[in-house]
Parts: sequence; C-alpha cells; structure tokens
Amino acid sequence: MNLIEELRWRGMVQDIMPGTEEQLLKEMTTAYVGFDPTADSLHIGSLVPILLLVHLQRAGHKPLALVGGATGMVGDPSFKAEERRMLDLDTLARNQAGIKAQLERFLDFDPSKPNAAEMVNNFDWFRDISFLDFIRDVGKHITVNYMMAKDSVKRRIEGDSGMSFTEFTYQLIQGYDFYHLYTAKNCKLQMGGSDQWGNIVTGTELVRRKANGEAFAFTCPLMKKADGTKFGKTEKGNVWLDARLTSPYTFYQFWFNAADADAENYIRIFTLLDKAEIEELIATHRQTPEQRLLQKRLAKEITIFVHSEKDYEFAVKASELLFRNDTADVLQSLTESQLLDVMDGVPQVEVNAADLSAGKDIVTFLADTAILPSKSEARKMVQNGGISINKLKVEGIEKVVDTTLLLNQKYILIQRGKKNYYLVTVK
RNA sequence: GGGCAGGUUCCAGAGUGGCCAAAUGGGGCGGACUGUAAAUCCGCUGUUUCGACUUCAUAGGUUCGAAUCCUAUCCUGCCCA
Repeated sequence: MNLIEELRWRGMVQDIMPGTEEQLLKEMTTAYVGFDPTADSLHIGSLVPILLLVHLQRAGHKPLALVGGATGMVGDPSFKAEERRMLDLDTLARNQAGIKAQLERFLDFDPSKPNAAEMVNNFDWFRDISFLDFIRDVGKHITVNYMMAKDSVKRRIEGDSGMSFTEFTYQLIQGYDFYHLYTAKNCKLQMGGSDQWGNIVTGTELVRRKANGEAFAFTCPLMKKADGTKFGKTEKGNVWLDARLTSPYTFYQFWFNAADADAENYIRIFTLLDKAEIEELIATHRQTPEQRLLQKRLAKEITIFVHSEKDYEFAVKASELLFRNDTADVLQSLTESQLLDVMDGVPQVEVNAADLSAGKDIVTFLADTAILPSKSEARKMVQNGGISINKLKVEGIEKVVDTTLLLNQKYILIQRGKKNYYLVTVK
C-alpha cells in the first residue's frame, strides 16, 4: 500500500489535490503540517496531524513540523464564530518551546537520515517582513474576492460578530508559509485538518502564481464523535499530551471510554497497528462489545505511544481499583505504597492535620479543598448522592470528615460522581 | 460620517417598572439503569453564615422600587455615504 492508500483506508483523507498521490510516488517529498501555539502543550486533537507526519515519515518522505509563532499572533478565523483573544509574546514563546519539545518525541529528527524530520517556526521568516513588503509581494497575488469566497470565513462574514482585518489576513499569512517552505526547503505538500483546506489552497495558489511552481495538499477529516459532540474534551477540559496537564491515568481513561462506534475509527487513526490486526479486533469487538476489547487495546496503544509502557501499566492498575465495585474493603487493606502507586495521576489535595482532628462537615470540607467550587455546589452534590468517601457513599450533609476516615493514618479518597477521584493527604 | 437594529445568567433566546436570580431550549454536572457505553428516566445548574448578598455591555441618573425608563460611553450587525 502506498501512503495515500494507507491513509485512505484509515479514514484519514478528506480532500486531496489532484496529482498528490503521483507526486508522493515519484520522489521523496517534503511535506509540512502547522501547529498553533495556543497553549504550551499539544492536545489530542493535534495527534491526528502528528500521525500524518508519522505515516509520512514511515513511508520515506520528509516531515516538517511548523510551529506557528507568527500565525499564532494573528489567530485563525476558520469556521470559528468569534475572534480569538490575542496571546502576548511571552506566552507565545513559551508555547512554542513546549510544543517543540513534544513533537520531538513522535518524529525521527536524526539528521543523518535523508528524511529526517525538521522543525520550523514561521516567526523566523515573518519577523523581518514589513507590512508594506508583504502587501506588495504577497497581497498583490490574491484577490479579496477569492479570500472572501472561502467557506472557512463565511461564518464570520455572514455572522453577527464580524471579522477584523487582522483575522482576514490569516489565510495570506499561512499561504505565504507554504510559499516560503516551497522555495526555501523544496516543500511541495501541505497536510492538515479539513478546516485548513481553505488556507492550504491559498498556499498552493501562491506557489503557483508567485513561484510558478506546483504544490500539493490533502486534508484529514476533523475528528468527530458518533454522538456529534466535540472530540477531545472531558468534563475537565482538553485532553493534553503533557503528563503534567493530563495524567496518564486520565489520558488512558479518555480512550477507554470511547463509544463503540468511535473506537472503530479511532483505532485506525490513532494507532499504527496494521490492517489485518485492526480488522480482527473490530470483528471480535462486535461480537462481545461488553468486554471493551477494542477500547482497551486502543487506550493501551495510544498511552504507550504518547507516554510510556510504565505509565500504561499504572493506568490499568489504577482503573481496576477505582472501578471495581467491591473495593471498599480492598482499599482499607492497601499499604501506603500500594495506595500511592495506584493513585498516581489522581489529583491530590492537601489538608491540615489540625483541621481534620477537629472534624469538618462534609460541605465545608469539599469547598475548602476545592474539590467543588462552592459550598452550595458541594451541598447539592452531596444531596444528590454524588459524593463518596473511601468508596462509600455519603448519605447526607451532616456527615463529618475527621481522622477516623484516614487510610494509613494520612489519606482520604474522595469520589465525585462515578469517575472523579481526589486523594486527600494530611499535612 | 448618517440612519436603523441590537448587547440578558455557559450558549441560544424570552422578559419592556414591582409577581425576576430572571421563562424555554441546548449544554454541563449528579443519580437510577448499564458494558466505566448508548438510549431512557429523575434531580441540580449565581453566591450564601439561608437572614440575605452580587448579577441582565459600562458609568451615571429618574423612581418607594429598574434587566426593563433617561443620559453618556464602549462594542456588534444591517443600510446609506
């Protein structure tokens, strides 16, 4: 299977420019994907473009990862209802560094290889371009009519919040990136999410008009969930690749909880397992969906890919303890190191020994420890039966939290809802 | 620059002087059921020492009383120039 066939089978090709497949078969091709420095870590939404680069490199081509230092200063309006808030320069610099460090993990940057991955930052070439130069050299080639016709900006043009000129410029800036990489690094292909199609095509257009060259592109469908909700979010927000922002346990749980219909797509997109193995897994899963074999395998593969084998094992161990039903007794019998092992990655909360020996009512306790944001929410949660201590449900708001509840003389396990755990440690 | 229409709680969107912490829908959270699923059903969804307190773009004002009326400012959309 060639690269495009492989990606097609995995469901990773949405739009493709004619000639792209031929180009990839003809020679080692340099291709790039852009990453937005909106945070100092990538999240699992970025995993799809990362995997595009991984597949590309495995197929013998040369991947470029572009960090959008310049584009991040402007903000991509594509399909967004409202303008994004601007990031200050320090934040951007920090974010770029964080993202760069993460990408290094997934791609082979060994310079001795002909198709070594490279990292580029578009701030490096935009820094020295003046506004006048830009509008004369680049703006001349693209009409406003062309730019406005893009679906990606339609929502903003027709909507009721407007679009600033800054944002409107975005597609030209991104388009120029492609032109620059084409001339500087012989980069002939851009990939990205399908929401980037408009921006990408502006780039190929610039390459054609300004450099009289031919550039190619394809996009990958945006991740969607079968129930139509947004991919990549949990109750707590984004699922990040950085273990400090999303623990490996939470990360593992995210994939483990994938709906059946989604898991079949995810395993093709997010793992590098081959076709035969994936088809077999799916077939088995359809027969016994309640065993969640597909989700387990999916979660395993990605957790190891993004974190490590060790992190994966912890996550499994913790999941078993936290989700088995009869574990109130087991919990009591754990030694301190066993407990800490399993709770690795569960948010930890500290509390004063003095406070606890005096005893605190459950509502105050939950609010003080910030497990719930306010007393009224804490009260409602307890009254709804949403709080458990050491795997035992709290029956009413009269419940007092004191030292009698301590596990190993220093821990209390608080559970909010079914899936949210907090380990309270006495200081 | 001119005219018109707007800015309401997470979102959409009611409310045009007291009955408004503010309808309804969505989303979110919790519970039951389950496969740590989907669907369904139920509860909650500004804060609180439960007496109150702070909210309806911002700042002033009228009134016993304002999200609702007045003035100024900021922002957005549409139309005209």
